Parts: sequence; structure tokens; C-alpha cells
Amino acid sequence: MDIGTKLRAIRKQRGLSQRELAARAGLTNGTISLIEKNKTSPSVASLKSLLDAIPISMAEFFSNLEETALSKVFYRADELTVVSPTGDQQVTLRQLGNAEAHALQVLHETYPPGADTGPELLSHDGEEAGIVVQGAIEVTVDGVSETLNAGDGYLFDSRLPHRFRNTGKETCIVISACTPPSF
Amino acid sequence: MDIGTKLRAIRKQRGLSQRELAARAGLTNGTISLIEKNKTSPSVASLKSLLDAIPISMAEFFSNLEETALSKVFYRADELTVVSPTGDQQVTLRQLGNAEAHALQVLHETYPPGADTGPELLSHDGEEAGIVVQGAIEVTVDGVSETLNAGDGYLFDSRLPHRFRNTGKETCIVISACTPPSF
DNA sequence: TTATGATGTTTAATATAATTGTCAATTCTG
DNA sequence: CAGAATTGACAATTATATTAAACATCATAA
Repeated sequence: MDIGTKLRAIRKQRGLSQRELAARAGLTNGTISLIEKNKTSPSVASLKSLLDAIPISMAEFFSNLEETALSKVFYRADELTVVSPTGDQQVTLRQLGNAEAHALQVLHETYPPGADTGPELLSHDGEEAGIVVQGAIEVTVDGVSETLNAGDGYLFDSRLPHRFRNTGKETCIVISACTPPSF
Repeated sequence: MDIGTKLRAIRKQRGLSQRELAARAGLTNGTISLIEKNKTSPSVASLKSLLDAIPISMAEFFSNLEETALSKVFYRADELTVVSPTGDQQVTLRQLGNAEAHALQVLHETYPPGADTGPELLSHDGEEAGIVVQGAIEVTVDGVSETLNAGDGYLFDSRLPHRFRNTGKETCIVISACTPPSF
């Protein structure tokens, strides 16, 4: 398996010393030395601690996957790209970055009074969640409706049919997130 | 981590007894019992032997750690559970639902003036994104800092070291999302 | 019932992982 | 350069994973 050299490679790459990594992981430098020289096979608990401290996931560690190219991190308010899933909506959806390159899609949603995503099935894989920031909105998920006010939130499996309607008089703003991106 | 129940689930699914798996892996049934009941954390060498005998790869084993149990959909503002990743922060993190059961973690974050997540690496797998709802906050990702105001957002790979600091005089509120949940 | 076989659990003994303390080699700093 | 700090490695001790064997439970059959 040779997890030793792999661990060492990753640690060096991040510019960490054995002692520093040990401190973060709650282990000792000696242990890391032994592991890296394959003189011992760490418990998965220990390895998990080390990988958490680097940080890198177990799955990633064991699946030789390489670095993901990263791009833009910060987005000014006017840089959120407007997306319109259904075309003619009054609903304004403003998206953070381009969803296709990411596992996470975050939207700034504006619902003027009367806005309605319509009854059509907005179903897709993954999960969907959000928190109301301003105003109120009626959310219907799998036939169940609730009116959420500022501070309230929702979280559901995206495969359930869902609908958003602003039945109030004030414009409603919701920050939502999907994974994976639905459009 | 609970690799115990995961291992047991896979073993049962393949119709293997502890003894039979033990024989194939060159271990003992007692060891498997202890591992499955999380009474011990096996060495990666032992776990590798077990997974080879099933057979299933390490990467596969650790990438399937997610369960799906969905229930609650709507959350009132006072139902958001306060989580404190670092313990003594002034930062208030209020979470939608319980992250462990979901692929998506959404937080309502409150940063009073001076609040700081600290320089330690808040790193984990997946992606992380958010939009500032009120106030302003200085976000540092991989050494690069920007001050984001209401309406601005961020989106980055969670493995990059990151830090949030409210350097202004107004309390800052951010709605953020991670996938998968980081704590 | 009693026996037989297969299952998962527990316990004392043993093997091994992890810590502690220390060392030489290296890299900073003045 | 000297001195201090940092690095990775090693031996001895401590902690823990693993073993081997016994135990309990649930079947099914004689």
C-alpha cells in the first residue's frame, strides 16, 4: 500500500512539518515519522485525524485523485449571474459563479409579491435548502405547504416536487443552495 | 466515523459471516466483532485486508459513508440549531437541520464586530459558498483577502485554508452552504 | 428433549501502534 | 561564525489493537 510515502508527499506539498501536523492531529511527531517510513500501520482513527488536519478526505487519499483546479473565489454583488430556469418568471435568480464547474450552487432569489415558480415539477437529484432573509414565502414540498418568514429555512430532497410562491405584499429574498447544481 | 456499522452493512450485504470474512482476510472473527461494534479502530493494514476480502476498495469504502434519511422539511427561525465548531467564538452559527443526515449544510452565520474564526485551518472536503446579507466581512481564502459587502458572495474549495473576520463596526450576517457538511 | 452447527460477543494474553524523551543534522538569526 | 530553533529519526515505555479461546444465542435435526 505504501501510505507512508503518500502521506509524506501530501504533507510536504502543504508545507507542514511532522510536528506541526502532529499538533493539529492530536498525535506526535514520532508517530508520523514511523507511519511515513512504513514502520507501522496506523489505525484508521489515527489516519483520519491526520487527514482531517491536512486536510484531505479518506476517499480522496485512497483514490489518488489530484488537485482540482480552482478559479474565482470572490464575487461582487453585481457579478452574480442572473439565471432564469423557467424563462418568463418574475422570480429573479442570481447565481454565485458558474454552477457547472462546482458541486455547490448558491442562489440569491428575489420573489416580488405574487411571484410563483409554478406547479410544474422542479425535480432533480440532490438536496436543496435555503433561508429566508427578507419578507415571507409559501413553500410547498411534496404537497405540504408552509409560509416561511425571515430567518426560517427549508431543507429537502430535490426529487420531491416543490414550489415557491410569494403570497404576501413584500418582496421576498431567499438565499438557497443546491447540491449538485440543478441547472 | 462509524466504520463499524459501515463494514457490517457491507459484509451482511455480501452474505458473509464474521468468521468467513476473517478467514479470507487473515484475521479473526473476534477482531471483526470488535471493529463492527466500534470498540476498536483497526489499523489501515487490517482494514485493507478486510476490504480486499470482501472485495471493495478503500476509496469506495470511504466514499460511500453517506446515509440518506430525510424527514423534516421546514424549519422555523428558532429551530435552527446553534453549532459551535471552534467552541469559544463570538461567531454564531445556526444550522438548518442536522447536517449528518444530509449532503447539504446551510448555515445562518452572525459575526459581531471583531468576530474572527481565527487563523487556524478551517479546512475540510467539498465546496463552501455564501452570500453576505448584512454588514461586511473580510474573507481570506488561501492567503487572498477580500472584504465582501451585502449582496457579495464567495465560493471555494473547502480544502483551501480560509478565515472570516468582521473588521467593521456593524454585525455581519452571512448565509452559507457547504457540501458535504463539515461538522 | 438433546445434540449439532453456525452465528456474534466477550475476556485474558500477546503483538503492535503510539508516546515520551533524546539525538544528530539541518536551517534560521544575530 | 556561534547559538538557537527546527527538523526527522530512534530506543524505551505506555497504550491499544489483535489473538485465541471460551461463552451465549439461535437455529435445525435426531
